[in-house]
Formats: sequence, structure tokens, C-alpha cells
Amino acid sequence: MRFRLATWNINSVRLRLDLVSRFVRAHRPDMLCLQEIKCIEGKFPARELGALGFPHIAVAGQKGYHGVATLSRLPFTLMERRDICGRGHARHLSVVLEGGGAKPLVLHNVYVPAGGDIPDPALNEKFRHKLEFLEALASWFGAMRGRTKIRMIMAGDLNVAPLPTDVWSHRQLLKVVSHTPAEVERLERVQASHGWVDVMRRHVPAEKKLFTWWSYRNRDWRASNRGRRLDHIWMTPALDGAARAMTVLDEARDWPRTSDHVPVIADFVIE
DNA sequence: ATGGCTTACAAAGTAAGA
Repeated sequence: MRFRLATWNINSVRLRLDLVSRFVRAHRPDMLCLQEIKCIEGKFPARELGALGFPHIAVAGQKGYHGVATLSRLPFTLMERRDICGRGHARHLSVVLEGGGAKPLVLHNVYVPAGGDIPDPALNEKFRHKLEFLEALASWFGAMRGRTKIRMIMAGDLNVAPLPTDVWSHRQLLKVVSHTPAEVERLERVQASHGWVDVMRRHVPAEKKLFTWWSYRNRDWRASNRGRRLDHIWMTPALDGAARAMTVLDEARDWPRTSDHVPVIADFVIE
């Protein structure tokens, strides 16, 4: 089985239907994970997105905020919409692909809470939620750890830039939510909980800067390049070696009225 | 220097993103 997977925090799917269309026509992903769709399921533009070549669509929506959707050319069955941390947010959705005799493949689409401004769980409930969310992910995947043959991919906006080269200035961002030691440590625990492999860093060495998000407030995002790598694609060890290529589509940051995140694309060949 | 921007919404100013 070979397929192209993409993940994109779209920051309102209804406002950017034309950009999703542009992306899909140019890059032809077989599966597309969207985050921050910012609408309830009933307002999700399933007909328009289906017409782009995605007969299989799963949506976990919420009014005004958050929300994730997985679109696919390949058939899948919805596995779970998990309310991680029990706050009623739409931040996770998983599907199972049963492609052509191959062993099942689980695809998780995740949107980790941003965490607010103040990086102190005692003063900031949103930061507390973010840390709890990451801890809950680690416990959940840790509980599946014995199932070493399970084939899973996780894609989404994890809202943490773990490596020093995942931010424009490691020193200046140590106290900025997304790159604080508390978050990085929690994210590392999620990764270790199931031996998750960082697909993007399999293709770009850790010494090299790699970003997927640039603030709307930078007048010239490319010139200042104050980016962060907040979006990720991970795979379980059973899939290591299956990701043959990876692209961060930074040119999408220049598209008209685009998201502040850009798509991340990975090509898989699974025996 | 985090905020100069951008989004949704019981539509003018809030809350949220990160």
C-alpha cells in the first residue's frame, strides 16, 4: 500500500475551501488531516471537499473553536473521537484503513491545546489543560505499548516545538508557550510512550531549522523567519522506514488569506 | 518585544490562537 498523507491546521475550513482545493489539486494527498476547522459537523463543507476526491470523511466538530477532520481517497472506518481530558473539546479523531489485504493502519488526527500566554499551570488554566492533555496522551499510548505490531500514524498540530531547531531562537523562546521545558518534556513522554518515530526529523536532520507555523503578526514572515515547528507526523516503530519522503509546503504561507500554519506532506510505502 | 493579526460569533467587542 502506498499513499500520500498531509496534515494542515487550516484555521477555519469554511473560509479556506479554495485553498484546500488549491492544495489538493497541486499535491494530491490520499489522506488529509485538518485541524481548527472551527465549525460544528453540520456546517462542515463535506460535499465540496468530497468533490475534490475524498469519498471518505470523518469530522469531529465544535462551534467556533478547534475541531478536526480526516478526508480520504481510501476507504476507512471511524474508530474513535476521543475526548482527551474530558473537557468536551473536539481535538482528536482516529480512523482505521484496511487497504488491500495489508494489515490495518490506524490514523490519529490530533489538535493539542495551544496553552494560552502564561507558562505556569498554577496561574493559567489553559497551560494546565495543555500539560494534562499531553499527559493523557502519554498514558493512553503507554497502555497500548505491549502491542508492538500495531501500525499507527499520528498527524496534527501538537502545538509544541520540541527541538532547539524547531524554533527561530531557542534561547528567546524558552519561556514562551510552545517551547518551554515543561511542554517539551511532556511531549517527549508522549513520544516515548509508544516509541513514536518523528517522520519529519527522519528526513531533515536535527541540526537544521524546520518550521510549520509563522505568526500573522510578522509583516514579512519569510524575511524575519520567526517560525516554529508545531505540526507533526509521527509513526509507530512497526512503520519505521515506510515514510519515503516528507515536504513542508512553506510556499502555502504566501497564498492569499491563508492559515498561519502550512501543510506537512509525507509519502508512505507500506508492505 | 510578544504582539504589530486573524478568526467566530446571538455582530460589537470579546475570546482565542501561539
